Amino acid sequence: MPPSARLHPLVGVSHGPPAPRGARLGRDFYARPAVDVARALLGQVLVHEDVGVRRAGRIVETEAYVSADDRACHAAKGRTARTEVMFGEAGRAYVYLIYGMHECFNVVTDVEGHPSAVLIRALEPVEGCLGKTDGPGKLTRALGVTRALNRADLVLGPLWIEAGEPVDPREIARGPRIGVDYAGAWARRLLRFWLRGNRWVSAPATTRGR
DNA sequence: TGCACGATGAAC
DNA sequence: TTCATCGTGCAC
Repeated sequence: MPPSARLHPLVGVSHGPPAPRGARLGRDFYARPAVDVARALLGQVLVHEDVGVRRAGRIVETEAYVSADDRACHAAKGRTARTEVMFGEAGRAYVYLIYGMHECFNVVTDVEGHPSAVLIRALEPVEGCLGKTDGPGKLTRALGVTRALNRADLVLGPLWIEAGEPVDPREIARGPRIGVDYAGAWARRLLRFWLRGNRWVSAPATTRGR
């Protein structure tokens, strides 16, 4: 593999060159550590196609949930019916219900047996969105993503992520994750990433960001 | 079998 | 700051 294929200047991680704009991201994109995926997802476009209707948004804010040791990660509870998907192959959807009423969408990352995922926290609307997309519960509603899509394969199914315009790493800001104060030292780790100054970044994030 | 508690959002 | 609302994990 030539050096240029390992380190692209606009992605900044040890991975292949960016896919051509509009191309569906493949398994390899997701099969690396959650932090790498969380950064690389910024600027990419999440798409849900349902009964011929396409709804899409550009990813502007993400959070990495990195391992079973990460106390904020649901997989810290161990391998259960709910967390099972995070222990499986990368590129699957992990969709769960929070607070009895909102659904959150994650992509499973890293190698099988290493539970981790990236929560998509905010999108910039692109196409067909039903309402606002500046928060994890809002964007699932706007794209029609529900728990029915839990475990769906983003590489093959009706829900996927496609390549957007490459993002300059200098545009990427990072800070602590939102709503995980119970996680001790893990709550202070800088595992949230967003596009600096983007108006669609979630409200709690803009008040706690930097 | 029961119960405490959320990776949130909207209203007050 | 409060509260809606229910699946999950764990105590009993």
